[in-house]
Amino acid sequence: MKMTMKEIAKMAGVSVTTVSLIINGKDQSIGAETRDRVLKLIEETGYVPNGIARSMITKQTRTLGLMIPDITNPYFASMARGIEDAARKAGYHVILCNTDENQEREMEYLQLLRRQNVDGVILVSAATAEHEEKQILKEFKRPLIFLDRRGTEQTEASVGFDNRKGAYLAVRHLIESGHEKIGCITGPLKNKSAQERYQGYLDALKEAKLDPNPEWVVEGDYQMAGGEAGIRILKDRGVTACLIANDWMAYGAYKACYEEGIQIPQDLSIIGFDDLLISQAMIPPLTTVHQPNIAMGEMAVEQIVSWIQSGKPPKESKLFEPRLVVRNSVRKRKEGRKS
Amino acid sequence: MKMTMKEIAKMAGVSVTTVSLIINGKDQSIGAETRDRVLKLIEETGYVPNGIARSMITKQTRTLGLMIPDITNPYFASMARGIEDAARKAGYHVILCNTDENQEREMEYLQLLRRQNVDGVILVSAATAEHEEKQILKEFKRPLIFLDRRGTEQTEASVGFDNRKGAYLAVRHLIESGHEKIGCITGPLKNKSAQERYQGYLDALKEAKLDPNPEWVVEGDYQMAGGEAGIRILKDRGVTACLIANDWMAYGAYKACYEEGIQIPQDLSIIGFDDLLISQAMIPPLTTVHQPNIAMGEMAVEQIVSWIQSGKPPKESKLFEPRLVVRNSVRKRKEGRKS
DNA sequence: AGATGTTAATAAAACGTTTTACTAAAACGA
DNA sequence: TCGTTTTAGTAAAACGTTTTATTAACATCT
Repeated sequence: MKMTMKEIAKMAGVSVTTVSLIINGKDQSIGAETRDRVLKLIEETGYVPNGIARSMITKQTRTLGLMIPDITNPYFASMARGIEDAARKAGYHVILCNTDENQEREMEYLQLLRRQNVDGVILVSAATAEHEEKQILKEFKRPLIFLDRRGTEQTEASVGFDNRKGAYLAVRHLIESGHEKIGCITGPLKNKSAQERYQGYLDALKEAKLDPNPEWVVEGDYQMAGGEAGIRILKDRGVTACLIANDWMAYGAYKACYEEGIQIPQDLSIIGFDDLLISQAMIPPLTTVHQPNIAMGEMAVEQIVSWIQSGKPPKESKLFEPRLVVRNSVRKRKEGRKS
Repeated sequence: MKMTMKEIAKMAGVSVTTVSLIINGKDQSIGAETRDRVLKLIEETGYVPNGIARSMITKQTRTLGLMIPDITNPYFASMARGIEDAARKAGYHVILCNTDENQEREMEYLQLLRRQNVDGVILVSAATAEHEEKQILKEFKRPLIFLDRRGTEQTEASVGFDNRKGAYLAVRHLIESGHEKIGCITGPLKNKSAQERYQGYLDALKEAKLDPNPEWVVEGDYQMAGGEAGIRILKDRGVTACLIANDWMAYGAYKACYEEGIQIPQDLSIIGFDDLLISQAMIPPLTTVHQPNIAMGEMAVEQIVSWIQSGKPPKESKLFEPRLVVRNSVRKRKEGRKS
């Protein structure tokens, strides 16, 4: 039988108020023996307070919504991990929502989360255009922060990553290693982070006075398949090195290279982006740009919790810095020029 | 201002009952014009019913708890994905709990999930011993099904995988490819699935009348680090092939091989277990045993939902069958004998 | 002895729904 | 026309807590 506070109260011969007070540690004015009696009863009966009923009156659920494209992608999984950990520590738990970048599903979920009265949501939504974001914010009247997304205005709460600089760093490394014919497999360019990374690629080229060659860039999809396809397109166009806009696609690229008999890095240098865990295990280990996803997830929680508790959105959005991780997928060419 | 049913009712000049009836589609006895008026009002005000209040009275939250060791591990991530998808389709949503195989955390989360009144939980808990499972089941008085876990009794609800057969298949493949000195990097042996996989390894050896050599087996941890360490231990012990008890460790093994200058499969054949997505992209592509994690997750949801809705636990636990996926990490030796 | 303060506890309202049982009015059948 | 059924709707209880205001009993101070 499911215990309720009323039952406990009756058994202990006290009022529900008393039980409630004890459970919530507002003991000051409760006699020691009464408290002990009630506590023992709770212990014995295995009573657990009904969070639903509590939420009803406290107006908070201690629940966070987490919307990401696909938990199966290690990139998002690591963010999710950082988020779940930080949330737990802050006394919150997390509802997981996979959106597949699907706008419609995103909206449905937002609505669900509203019905469920989550205290706030963390949204990783690479695909949404700026005006859609505004729309979301307007529609969803609770704390919501964008993760993996650069803030667009002062008012927008978000934690992001300096993608442009990251890509710049990567391509500069390629150039310093003596490459001049540098290709790029981008992310889906409707996506802001993909644009930024592409910009960084261009930045580095420009700095080195290398002419960008449109033949050398192909738009990918941030999936393994995109990397694979990209390599097959690029393979006969003479590039000696390639920036691949995320590690996940880079894995696809490795696969294509293997199948096409292209040796990394002897025949083709590859540099990735994200530094997923497995990148260390690839053969050869993938040189890539490190993005601290777990920390970013934690930061997102910090921001949303502060928003929830203070009632005020964080005044500034957070931007994380890239760091190049050099491993073995980039070949140093003899004629390398120093910058 | 947050809308409530009462407000809507007042605006429409009807009772809350009427509004409730309309929202829940129990319209039969509501006049068309009244309904339209109310519906319009709901639309205009952006009113969303309060799920908490509803749960209060319906006694169900349409929420599932999902407890897994670590979402960062693609093995669990794919299960989670299958689960979330199936749950959504069935009208449920999912609270994500990472346990890190930590017994204590597991218990805390179970308690939290009880407080939150989840309708059921799916538990992927490789580490728990059998009596602990019993304990959990007893303590947690709601529908709960074990995933990635073979049923131990008729009464236990679970969906699992035939690990033993899978490992057997893998090792038989090694033997058929001409290997006789076959090593094994197992999972953590306190863990049932690890034991089963190890047994399968032994089975195949026995069938081929090959003497098991304890020098050739090392206990791993199902993490990349374990695979790495395993290879370093095994490398000078003369094995020509190695079963690695999961792909995740196999990646670590690849890393170690690269660092030690061991060529796969020329110097050492490797066969994995799980068939994670990235295994296709490894160089060389990893031969492995396919485990249909997404389908298993879906099945788990099917079972729990049926339990929730019928009030009866599923009568039989489900066992999924292994399938060998041959790629390029196993070398065919000339002197190969056919079985 | 009366006023004041402190301690230990409680009754009742509130949260926002769903559901049950009920009713008033209109329509129908004979 | 009267009785019956159907239609359109409602009042009120219930769900399990938290919180506010209140009280009764007792101790302390002057």
